[in-house]
Amino acid sequence: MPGTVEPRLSRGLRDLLPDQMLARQAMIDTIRRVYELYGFVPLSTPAIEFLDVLSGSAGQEAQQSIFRVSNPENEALGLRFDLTVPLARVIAQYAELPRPFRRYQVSPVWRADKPDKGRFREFAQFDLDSVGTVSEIADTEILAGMCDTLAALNVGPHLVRFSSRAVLNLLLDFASVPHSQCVDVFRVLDKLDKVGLDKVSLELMDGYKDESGDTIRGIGLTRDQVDRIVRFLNVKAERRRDVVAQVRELFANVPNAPAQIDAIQRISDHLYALGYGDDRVSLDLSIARGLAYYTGPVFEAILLDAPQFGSVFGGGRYDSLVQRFLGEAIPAVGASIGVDRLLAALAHLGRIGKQKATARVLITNMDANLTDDYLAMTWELRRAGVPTELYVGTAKGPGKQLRYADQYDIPLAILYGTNEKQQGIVTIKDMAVGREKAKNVGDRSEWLAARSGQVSAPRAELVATVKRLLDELDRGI
RNA sequence: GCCGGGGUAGCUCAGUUGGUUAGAGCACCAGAUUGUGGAUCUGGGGGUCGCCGGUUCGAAGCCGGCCCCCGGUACCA
Repeated sequence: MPGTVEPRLSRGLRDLLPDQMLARQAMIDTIRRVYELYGFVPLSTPAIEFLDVLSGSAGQEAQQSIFRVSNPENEALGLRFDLTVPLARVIAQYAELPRPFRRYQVSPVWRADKPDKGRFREFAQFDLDSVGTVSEIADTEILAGMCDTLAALNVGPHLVRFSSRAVLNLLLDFASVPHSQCVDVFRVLDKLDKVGLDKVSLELMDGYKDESGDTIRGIGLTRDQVDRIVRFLNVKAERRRDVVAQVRELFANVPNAPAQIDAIQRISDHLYALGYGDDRVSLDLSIARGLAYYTGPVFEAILLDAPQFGSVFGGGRYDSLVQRFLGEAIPAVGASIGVDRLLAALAHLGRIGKQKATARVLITNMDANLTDDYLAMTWELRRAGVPTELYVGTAKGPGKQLRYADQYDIPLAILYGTNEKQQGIVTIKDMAVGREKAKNVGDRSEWLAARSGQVSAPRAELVATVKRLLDELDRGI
């Protein structure tokens, strides 16, 4: 039809329909409860920041994935690509905030990257950070918070791992690699999970040609340097304390090694003491994380049944990010949960709730003369705290209206016509009973006559009866 | 960004040497059934055949360019 606009979205952007929003809100509520249990406080910052505020910490390539924004004043603006940089700005801008400042923030961020599985151009992150403390207790509680959050979300088998940029910097000394190459080396190490040790070794040296004929450029280390890196990568153990012992031995002759290794050992010991054993948090020193600004411990979590979605929860210590704004270094540590990536992974695994409606009761509208009764019943239930929808569509009979309740998975429907009114009762229908019964009924009249799952209650006892039935449904009776 | 595959109804797809008015299943809407959801039957709405240009009497199908999607790869602060 000419003159109409095609409804569509730019790539990487999505609508979240009600069933998706309900699952998402449930997830966010759960995460918030854990973060608040830990005593973190909420923060909100604008989606739009000055470009120099955003891009200072990132490399040149990074700027390409920033969405630019225009305003009437023609200022250089962009959409935030994470929540950490705005946090650093807030810390620098509000000197009066008591420190440590321990905040959580759930907000959308934007990256103009190529969309991929579980990867969008607009997506929400849910961050928690402690700013203004060098204490390893802060690192410990971020890791513990990650464990508790994932457990509360019921995501299935998962693994929280941590490592240390400080220890990886020791590795550079151990392998005689100049620190100027740290970004390249860590970037390649970050692929270990994905491509394996052999390809990582090749890429650290002269590169290779992969199956598709693509050339992977190497970073030019020598065989001897790579051998030493591989010895480090082979430091592996089920138990964190064994990993610590092994790396201590390997780095026996590296200057400053004992202090850095002591630091990760203390975090590990705190976790042991709190009951976060080797089954919940592992120490995997090969984890580098892509971000350049990490300075100490780094963390990440993956879902064991959906590893292709990558890290769903990641973070680390970044002791110099605020320096850019303030001139003064303020230590900080935090982690970020990828709400949308995690939701995509859980949807893939069939682990998200299937709730479609908020209403638990639908009052059907069968007789225009009884409108006042329907209104009264609706508000009685609402005032009693029962989420209730009054059918406001045009369908006359109950058939279409019950179908509506069925489509939205509203568990109870109220039927009230002149029959009920004369008898002073209401009919309350349990939708699930009929749905179950329909599987074994072939004949329609039989199906209709069954009046499945219906009970009558005195009109005066509507609220009490509905509450009792919902309670029974919730308890699976 | 690079390599490969693809784009026809809301979804999954069929549609050959280029030839009437482009189809099916599912989904949706209505009726059979005006006080009862499912199944069944009948009917209905819905298409710029990804976009632009070219070849041709004639293009969903051929040619060129572009866009987008999927898989792999690279990047991911």
